[in-house]
Amino acid sequence: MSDTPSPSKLELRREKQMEALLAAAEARVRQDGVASLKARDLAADIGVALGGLYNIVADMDDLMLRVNSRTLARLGAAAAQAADGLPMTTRAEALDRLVMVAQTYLRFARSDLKLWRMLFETHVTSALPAWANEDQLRLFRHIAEPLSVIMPDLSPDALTVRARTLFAAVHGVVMLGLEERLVAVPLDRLDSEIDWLTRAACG
Amino acid sequence: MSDTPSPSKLELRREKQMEALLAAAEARVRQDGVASLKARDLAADIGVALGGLYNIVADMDDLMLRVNSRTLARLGAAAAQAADGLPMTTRAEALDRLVMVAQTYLRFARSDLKLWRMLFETHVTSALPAWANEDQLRLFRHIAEPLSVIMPDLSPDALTVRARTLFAAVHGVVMLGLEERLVAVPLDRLDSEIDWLTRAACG
DNA sequence: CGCCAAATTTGAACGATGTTCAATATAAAA
DNA sequence: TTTTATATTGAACATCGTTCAAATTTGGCG
Repeated sequence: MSDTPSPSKLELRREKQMEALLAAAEARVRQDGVASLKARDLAADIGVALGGLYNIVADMDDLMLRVNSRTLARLGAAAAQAADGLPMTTRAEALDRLVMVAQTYLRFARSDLKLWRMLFETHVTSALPAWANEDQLRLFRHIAEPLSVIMPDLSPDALTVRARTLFAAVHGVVMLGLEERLVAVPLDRLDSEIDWLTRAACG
Repeated sequence: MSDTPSPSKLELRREKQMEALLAAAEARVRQDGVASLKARDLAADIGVALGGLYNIVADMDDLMLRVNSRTLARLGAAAAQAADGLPMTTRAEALDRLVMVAQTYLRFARSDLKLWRMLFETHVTSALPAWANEDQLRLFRHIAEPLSVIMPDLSPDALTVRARTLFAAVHGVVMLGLEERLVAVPLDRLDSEIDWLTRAACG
């Protein structure tokens, strides 16, 4: 019943090329950050001519969006795994679950630092494709669901806004903390500060 | 008793050139964002040859750092003015003051959006010059002082960390909110969400 | 297999961009 | 005025992303 009718030989090759390109791009970003993504390097990595890249992706922005989509998918999987199975009936349980998701966010950002940073350093000039938005929405369920138990009086609309506020707050702490600038939260205190922030905001 | 002995004719001109360059750069960033800073445009703006820019600043990174320093100075002035005169003896007063500083941060970011964004979009490849760090430290006093009244049991060290956490949290909400991506806090709710966050975290 | 048409791949070329530096112009000193 | 030091210039360079006419490969048909 699969409705992908004819994976023609060309389409198969295109998928291989796309996969190789995304893997090469990820490897380079992991190593040296988003600024190190050069068209010529990537073309050499996957064994096509320079112009051949533009048979696989529309341009570098398109490539970055696709890399970001993969990263978001991994982040979503990490959040899902962290929250999976944790009970959420009482307030305290929901709060624990929320803290767990926040800690998972920090852990993910630390372990995939440069790819995670890329999520926020790529600013799209044109409008985002639809699939890029769905990636983000999926993530927010891991926050909105526990939060609805913790703040049952909020309207659905207010709850959505509050979930975004909470995410943005934790995100800010992680982001500035991992920048390691002068005025950042020290790395070895990020865990406990995020724990405090989440509990203080929701308690 | 001023110990700047001889503002020689050359030095005066250099100051004029530097001022003109920074003003031109600010104007361009205000209009079109940091990505629109082009060496050739700026040289034309202030009426020097392309290579002449490098007699005024070391390179584009240097220029951006100096523009950021000016922005931070304006931000600091705005925070100082907002907090100035507000009492800070009781917990409630200190909290009000903290909320006021947070709102000021949001207001500043909105009105100087592209220059404010530039503060966090410019990555320094080399080490920051000393004067760039002092700008940041000054800002934190506006948070750490009220916070010491609100959380008197924290050690000085913990207080510093907590002030950074709080700033980062508010910063995250402002940043993601002003991005206007799909999952951001709506603009017209930013004020009240920041108010909630600050009071919830400190209450 | 042999051939042609269609599609794909190639890499040279183009326009931006930041930066350098020998040559020129300007200012200071003698 | 002549000489020396300094500042300014702008052509040249390296490095980007992107394009596109030409070369190559692929796929069907006799």
